[in-house]
Amino acid sequence: MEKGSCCDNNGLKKGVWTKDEDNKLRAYIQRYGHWNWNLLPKFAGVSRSGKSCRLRWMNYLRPNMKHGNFTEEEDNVIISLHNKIGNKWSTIATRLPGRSDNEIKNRWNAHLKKRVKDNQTLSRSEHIRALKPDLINLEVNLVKETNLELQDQEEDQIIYPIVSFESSSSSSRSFK
DNA sequence: AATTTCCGCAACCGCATAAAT
DNA sequence: CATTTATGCGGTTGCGGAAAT
Repeated sequence: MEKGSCCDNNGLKKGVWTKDEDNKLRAYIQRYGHWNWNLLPKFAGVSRSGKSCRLRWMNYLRPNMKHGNFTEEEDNVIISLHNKIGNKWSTIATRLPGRSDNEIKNRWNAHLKKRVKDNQTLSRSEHIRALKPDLINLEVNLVKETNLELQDQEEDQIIYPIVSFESSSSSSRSFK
């Protein structure tokens, strides 16, 4: 049998999706759409729960999905938004075309959380100095935009995120 | 070269909310 | 309105490959 294959107590397959399952699911949804996730696997010829199918589609099979290789800009968007709204992964995902909430959550937990934590002793001005100049405008605009959309805050209450760059000098972060 | 530990990622689970009956 | 069923979300797990020992 294939590695990682396993069934739940209803005999439905669990674990990693095979190429064949992907093809069946993709082919079905591209032709008929997803009108009912519970019934869909039967019609698509996939022995999975509807929930599993939905997840697979949303995270991986949907058109135009990117995978891996987050750009500095994407990381900054995640950090900025997370700083502002917390673990609202699906909301954050709406700002990153081609990225699923799941992937963003993974990115945060595996990489960005630690990076931000390591820099939490930086003051706001130190944070601003730590930003690469060409990214400051992008960053500030994004944060302003987000603050406006989400809850109409006064500009001086905007919380600026803390972002580090591997290539930047450490001189600005040696004391607090 | 063999074994263990680490880590990224895909997928699962439980719960909350929405929609249907 | 109450109950059931479907969907969406976020926390968490565990597999498998990479790195370390």
